[in-house]
Amino acid sequence: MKNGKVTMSDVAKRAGVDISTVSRVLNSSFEKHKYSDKTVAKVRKAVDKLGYHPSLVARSLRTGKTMLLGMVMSDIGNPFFSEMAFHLDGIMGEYGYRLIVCNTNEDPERQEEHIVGMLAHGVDGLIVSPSGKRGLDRIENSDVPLVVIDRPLSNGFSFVGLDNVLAGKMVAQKLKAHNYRRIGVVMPDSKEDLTLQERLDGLKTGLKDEGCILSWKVCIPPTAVAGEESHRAIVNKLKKELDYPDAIVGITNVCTLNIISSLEELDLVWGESLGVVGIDDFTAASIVRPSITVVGQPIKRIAEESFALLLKQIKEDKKKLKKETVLVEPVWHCRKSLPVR
Amino acid sequence: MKNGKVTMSDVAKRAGVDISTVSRVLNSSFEKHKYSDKTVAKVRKAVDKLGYHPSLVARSLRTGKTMLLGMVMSDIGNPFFSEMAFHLDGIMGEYGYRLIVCNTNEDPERQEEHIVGMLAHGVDGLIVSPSGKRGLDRIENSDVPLVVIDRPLSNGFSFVGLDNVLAGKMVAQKLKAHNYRRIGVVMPDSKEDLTLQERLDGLKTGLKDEGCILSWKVCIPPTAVAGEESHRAIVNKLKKELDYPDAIVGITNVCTLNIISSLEELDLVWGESLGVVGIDDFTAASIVRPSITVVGQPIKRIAEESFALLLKQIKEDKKKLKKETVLVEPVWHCRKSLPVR
DNA sequence: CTGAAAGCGCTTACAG
DNA sequence: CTGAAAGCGCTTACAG
Repeated sequence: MKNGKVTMSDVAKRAGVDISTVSRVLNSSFEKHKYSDKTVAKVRKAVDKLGYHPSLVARSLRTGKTMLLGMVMSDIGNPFFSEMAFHLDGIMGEYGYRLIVCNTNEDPERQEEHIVGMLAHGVDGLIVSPSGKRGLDRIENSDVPLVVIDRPLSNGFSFVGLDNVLAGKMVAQKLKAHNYRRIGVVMPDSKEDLTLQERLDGLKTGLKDEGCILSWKVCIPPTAVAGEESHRAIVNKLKKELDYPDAIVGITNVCTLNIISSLEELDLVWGESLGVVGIDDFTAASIVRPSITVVGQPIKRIAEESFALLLKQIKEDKKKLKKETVLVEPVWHCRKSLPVR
Repeated sequence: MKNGKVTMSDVAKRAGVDISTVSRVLNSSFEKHKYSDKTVAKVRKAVDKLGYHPSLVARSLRTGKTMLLGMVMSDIGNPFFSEMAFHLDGIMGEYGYRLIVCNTNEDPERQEEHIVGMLAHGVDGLIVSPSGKRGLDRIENSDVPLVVIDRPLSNGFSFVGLDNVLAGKMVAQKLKAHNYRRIGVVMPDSKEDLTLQERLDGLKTGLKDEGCILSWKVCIPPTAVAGEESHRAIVNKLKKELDYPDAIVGITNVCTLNIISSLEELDLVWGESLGVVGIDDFTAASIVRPSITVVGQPIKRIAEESFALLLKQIKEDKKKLKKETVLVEPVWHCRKSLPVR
């Protein structure tokens, strides 16, 4: 009780019972221990009077569980991840888990540091949106449950993320349904990210099935944010083409952002003669006029599935249960940039 | 060593030394303990071979310090806070601290829960952007160092945030310098948030000093996001006025967002005959065309100052050191919506 | 230069 | 129905 910290033995002393009694009353371990109402009351009163809160670090040391689940995010500034964290936090809370998050900012070294840190702090499980695979092996060795989100890694970790092929197909179908035929696409120039390739593949085969054509494609640097260079590339392409496509598809939200800023620079209005549609939602999509139609990720679903997978691993504790992959269906956010023509 | 967890005594055994030796070698406590090179080498080798990582929960229990600093944010989806977390994370890392963040989503009850949780987990300090004062008393009672950011609370906690009066003044000065005279303002209708009042006060006195006039003011609901009702209010005001003001000021980023969407609805183009300027930056501000000029918060500065204040409290450990308030200067993001006329 | 021992604050068999 | 004791994995006086 010195220096403000009330401990369990302070409570025991005050209640005139053994410390183990306090512990059991507080944890309602009543299977084998039916304490008298009087004892329970004494303990509760002492707890209240003293304002006792158990030390989770002591408890963790004893039980080996911290009830802490870690989320290692690649980009805390991306609304996808912050919304994800928000939902995870809510869901986990119901199961008595607390979420702690850290941000690698797409830096693999930082990712490893943070993973090591989370492990050292004894998290009971980890959800990571990877930037490369550095540090992931640490988790494997430690036997701490792991689920990877957003970007699948070639190693077979449990994974939940968007069905990217389907997203591409859905875009193709919508394009056809709204009578767009000649399609342009903007995509990041990255071999690493299979996600992107899948989206493109889905789009291509979808387009073919629908009898549409991919009239051009421009690649932009795979940096996270909209940049001058990307901008240039698109503007140049647009200037060079004699006739514009019916619609332009952004493979990622950054691509779509670049598309609209390029169009603005050229004083082209989208949503009338020129359709725009993107994969992945973003804040500005609904703010910009005309607002942008996109297929997005069902973030809450992803959060739920991730937690479910993690919880299963925690409960089964045998690492023997095989890794699962959950692909979730994209959802349409139909706005103004792709009207029926 | 059973079940994958390598402990310090495993290392000691393998190195053939006492566990205390391992501890001291690892922590380089060499003031009084000059171990022989041979011993040090033995220990390090054992550590490597075994892949030992110290248990921070055990260490915390022993030392009473977790080296964990908590950030309780009111809105993880707000880029201001996520950027803040990003910078904090970086700065703290250099001092051996790890940041854990949680999100109250502007829910006071959740705020209290999260504060209790962070405290139970033994964080060494807390940075909170409050939604009301619920739970803050818990921190005070616990003697854990605290610094409040963003919104000052009437209780005298250490605080770092924007100099809001100055922000208002800076806007007034810029308006004058760019030859705008008749000014409209949009502001949230909230008595609670003194921040807002300060901004308005700064603007008003600034405007007076500069010989400009506040020609009208519209209040919108104090909800966090842009909404239909706010939109209506502004549109109606605009329709009713015979002649528009020279420029409209958004007191918060949400206000500014509402201003531009209202203007869009009325097919009014800002940045030409009608200036727009806001307090507080936001993502769309640079995406929308014409882009929006704002005075924003120097987020990194705020992160640095917050950490400095926290660290001081941690080091001095005497709660006797008085609460400090740090007000940081706003910074201009000059874009296209407020050209010189 | 190195070790033996106590203790941080809990939980949980084991006993009665 | 209740208690005494061991132990989770560390650090740190204390001793030598």
